[in-house]
Amino acid sequence: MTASEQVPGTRTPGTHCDACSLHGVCLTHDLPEETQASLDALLDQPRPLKRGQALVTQGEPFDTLYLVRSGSLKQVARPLGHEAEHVVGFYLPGEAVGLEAIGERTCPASVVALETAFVCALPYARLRELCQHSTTLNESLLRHMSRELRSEQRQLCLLSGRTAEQRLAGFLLGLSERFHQRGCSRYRFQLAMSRGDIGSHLGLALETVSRVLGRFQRQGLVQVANRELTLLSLEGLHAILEER
Amino acid sequence: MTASEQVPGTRTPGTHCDACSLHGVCLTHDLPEETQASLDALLDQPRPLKRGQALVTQGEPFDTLYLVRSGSLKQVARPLGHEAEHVVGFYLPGEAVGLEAIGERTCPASVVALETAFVCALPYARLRELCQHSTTLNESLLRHMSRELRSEQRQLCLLSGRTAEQRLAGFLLGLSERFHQRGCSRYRFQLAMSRGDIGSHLGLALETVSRVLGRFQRQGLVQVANRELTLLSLEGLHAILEER
DNA sequence: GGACTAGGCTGACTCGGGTCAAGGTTCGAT
DNA sequence: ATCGAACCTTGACCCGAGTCAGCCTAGTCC
Repeated sequence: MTASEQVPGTRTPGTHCDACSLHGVCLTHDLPEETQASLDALLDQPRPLKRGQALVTQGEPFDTLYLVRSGSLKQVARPLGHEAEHVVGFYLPGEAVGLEAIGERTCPASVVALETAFVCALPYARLRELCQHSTTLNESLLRHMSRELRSEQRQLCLLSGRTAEQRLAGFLLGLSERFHQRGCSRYRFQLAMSRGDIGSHLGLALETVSRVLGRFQRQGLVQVANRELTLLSLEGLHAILEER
Repeated sequence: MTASEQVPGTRTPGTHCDACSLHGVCLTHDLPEETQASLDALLDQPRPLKRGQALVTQGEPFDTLYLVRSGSLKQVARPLGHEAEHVVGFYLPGEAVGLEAIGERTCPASVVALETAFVCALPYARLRELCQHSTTLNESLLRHMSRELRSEQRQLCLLSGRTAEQRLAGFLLGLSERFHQRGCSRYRFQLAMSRGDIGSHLGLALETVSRVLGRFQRQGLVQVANRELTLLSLEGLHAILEER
């Protein structure tokens, strides 16, 4: 996919938050005009990333958050003393990269672009200053983190004691919901990540991901053509998720 | 165990933060004296909970955070349309309950005492007010959330594609570290949770937990007597965790 | 003290999903 | 158009861990 077709937020670099189509989901949403403007001044030109390019690297010191403007990225951790990588999660437009690094001031995982992407850099020290002057921004940041925490917990539930089919159904439904919140179709979207990425994220072998997707297709639940995915029956997927 | 033997923080109700032994790990750590005092005024008498008693119930509206003073609790989610419960995590003294509820203003999971416990209630609306006047408190809250986010991500890595032995080794080492941070022994502590709770948390059947603990014991890695656990070889457990 | 209950241990059996291996497809680079 | 690399699919095999069942132990309530 080209990001501009699939995903809102792709604008010529240099434009301002109030003109960004991600207004509804982004951290910068719903701020008083003045704060909005200060925040805007903080954000430079959205920075372009090519597919495979790292935005942050595991272990490096943390000093800036990023807001995804367009495209998508994956967070990849290499647990110490382990050569296998684990895909912790995926970032879509409007999501904030780096929240988990604030506490320790070093990045626990790398973040890599899955396709051409634009991100807005938000120096953390200056964000904090701004937060002092804007309760709303502060609150927005807390809410963002809280929601992320919650979604990680949901992910934990999904991994724990669920079958491959349930995990994949849950994953697809989650993606669908996230795309929907961003104004894209809930039924049809591109998978920017490989089968291997999905597998790693769900604790499955990539072969299993492939097989289960095939099974879902045969059951008429989805339609897959390469990375283009169409969900034919949300109810069917929900039923699988809640089975047993 | 009785909480007062194992875990610091158990004090007669009514005492103040600056006298609490959890000073080093709690949200209230490291604040300027004035903020400390205001926060202190917010916290009533620590509230007692009996084993099995719910502190918060899934679905109820969120309005207050809790700081664990002594004892331990578990967070239990019942994913919609699923009768099986999932233990999302455990809370030890100094940890904050409810951070994941801030964003949506409703509690995504129940929190239940594993043993007699005391918690300090912290009305969220008033905490926010305080945050407006104290950058340090604000920062502390953000850092707390960020760390929790990070630890959830670590948990995700632990669940994804790891064997039962690796999961349990990781779990025990994590607990050990947390107890250590709280001034307890890193080598010997009580498991306040049942085998079933551990299993649910790690995505394992309780029988598997039991078997693996037995195996660890036979290998001389740990010593288990009921719920009293002694770690005999941290290196051995680390080796298992990093295997492969 | 006795009985009831929750929690824990162990064995036997089964099966989901991992691993290995062998093609097939897509896409970008030359 | 051709080549190569990365990615995907499918099959065969096997093992780790779930399930079921039985029994044991500790703690609690009469």
